[in-house]
Amino acid sequence: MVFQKRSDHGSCSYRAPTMLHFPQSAKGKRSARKKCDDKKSDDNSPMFSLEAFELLATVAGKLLTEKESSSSSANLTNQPNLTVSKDDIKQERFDELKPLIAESFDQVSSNEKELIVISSEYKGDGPKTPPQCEVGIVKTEMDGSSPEMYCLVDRMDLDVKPSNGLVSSDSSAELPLYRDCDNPHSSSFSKHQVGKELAVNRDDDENSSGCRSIINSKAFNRRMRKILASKSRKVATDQLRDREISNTDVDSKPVFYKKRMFYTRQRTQRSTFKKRKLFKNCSILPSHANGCIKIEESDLLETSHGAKGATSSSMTPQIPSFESKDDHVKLSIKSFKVPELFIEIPETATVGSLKRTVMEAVTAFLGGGLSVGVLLEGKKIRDDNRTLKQAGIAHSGLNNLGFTLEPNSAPDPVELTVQEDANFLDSSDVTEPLARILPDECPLDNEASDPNSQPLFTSTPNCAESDRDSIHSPADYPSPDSDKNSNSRAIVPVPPVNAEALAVVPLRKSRRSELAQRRIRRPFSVSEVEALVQAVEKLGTGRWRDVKLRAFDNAKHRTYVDLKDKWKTLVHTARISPQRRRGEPVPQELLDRVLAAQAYWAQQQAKLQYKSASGPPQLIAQSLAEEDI
DNA sequence: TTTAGGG
DNA sequence: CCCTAAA
Repeated sequence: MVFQKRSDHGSCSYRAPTMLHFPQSAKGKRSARKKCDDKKSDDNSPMFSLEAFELLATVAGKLLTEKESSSSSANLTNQPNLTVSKDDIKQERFDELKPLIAESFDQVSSNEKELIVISSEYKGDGPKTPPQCEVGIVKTEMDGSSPEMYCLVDRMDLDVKPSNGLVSSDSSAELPLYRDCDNPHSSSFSKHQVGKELAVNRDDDENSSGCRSIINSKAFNRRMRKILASKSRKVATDQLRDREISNTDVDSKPVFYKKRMFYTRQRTQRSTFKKRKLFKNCSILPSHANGCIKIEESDLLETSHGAKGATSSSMTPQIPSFESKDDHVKLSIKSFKVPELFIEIPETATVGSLKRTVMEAVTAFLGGGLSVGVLLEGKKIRDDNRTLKQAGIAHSGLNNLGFTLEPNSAPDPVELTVQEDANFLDSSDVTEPLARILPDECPLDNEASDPNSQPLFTSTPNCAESDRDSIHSPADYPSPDSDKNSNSRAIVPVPPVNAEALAVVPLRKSRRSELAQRRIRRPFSVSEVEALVQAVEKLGTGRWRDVKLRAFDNAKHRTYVDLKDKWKTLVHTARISPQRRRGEPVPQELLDRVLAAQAYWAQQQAKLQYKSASGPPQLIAQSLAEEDI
């Protein structure tokens, strides 16, 4: 199954290979599906089996189950199981079943302003040939103006294992979400389109290019339940258990605990790159479809441009761009590509839990901070110091310009302010020379500073950045090791938990949202470092509040803790070899001063301790005076 | 709140 | 940067 998420800002794809497990059937192996632009070589083989369709119906049933159990806990019984059997399918043309299933989906989510989409591609030539099927959940706004919030795509690239309920898809069969490139309607869902889409569905079915149908009518719901007889006891059992648990507070508590663990793990994974590397390429597969969620973050660059092929070609954002008459480059970013998330979840988990899992994964991922990568003709532009012109963006590259969102694990935040000019790319060019030109006493962030209040700084106010970047940081960090970054993966094991229990975790805003949002990373500029060094030289290493007041009083985003931390890293940076340093290079001269100041104040502290421990108190001042030459 | 350190 | 024990 391929789960893909789209939003206005980006799109993720989620794969859940263990949800389905179909061995090879007599019909032969279905290879990975083709992409939409791959029409030439369309074969006419069925895209999925009847059993796969049964699974689809099961999903529909679970969706319905979830909705109903959450909305009417009192009505615990006689809920029809929306499971369609093989026989059912044989009886029914898919065209008839499709609206039924769609209706059930819609029934599930209509109250939540979600639009359920079932689309199909008839790649076979017979009406009974099960079409390739997509099941989509599209979350719409109230007014339906901004659809495509969610999309769950089910590539029924499946074979059959009738014996048990475990089914698995070919994990490699990852496919673009919207292959219906030639169907302009499909890119925008709204309730208004429902009828039309449905109406043209038949015709489009004959079109191998694929189509999308949106069914909104509720008239079939009752019939759906009738037809989709309760073949699968499993669903019924799950359903029953879901409800029981949902009414049992005791059972839900462990879930909360485990959820917390999930978040904890997320945070750990997010902030500890070393740990993440340990998990790299490591798959924690759920033992018998029970146990963990694996989230794989990979650079989409690799996915869409690398050797692995254009798995997400259809997701590539269109970036209408043009050159204006002046030397400014104007471009609008329609959407970002975001790294891929990889999720595994037990087959017994409910769709609801899957939704939450995905949401949590995305939330955690986004909360971890994202960087922006700039792609030009598929190649990543790593040199942030190049101008747009130098990079070739200003001219021919406009049509081939792309942006990606990447994990922020590596210190190469390429935060773009792609607005009206290219100054953001020059920020580092500006900052550094500026810092050198300015006198030592140059204070930072002092647009509103009063020189009198900062006796240390005697001249040249306003030398460097300030809070002007409260939103945008200067993109002045090269990305020396973004390769690591691009391959970074996060695996988030989750303690084994009953899927049923997981499913009844109350809908709740992500725990992350309750926690304070992590502040955005704002690398210290050279001039800031200089100011810090300056202040520490004067005040010492134990008076961070004073340092803050003196040198960063106008930089609201720099707390004294930040300054202390920065000093710590500066000392570390100064002690390691230049080759190991990352980020915007700090002038060696500054680093030397860091070491000198650090040594000096460490000595002072040692002497102070020595004096206070041994010498008479009244001698301290004297001895300090002696040393304070 | 500020320091000091580990995470 | 975050989190927090201590001061």
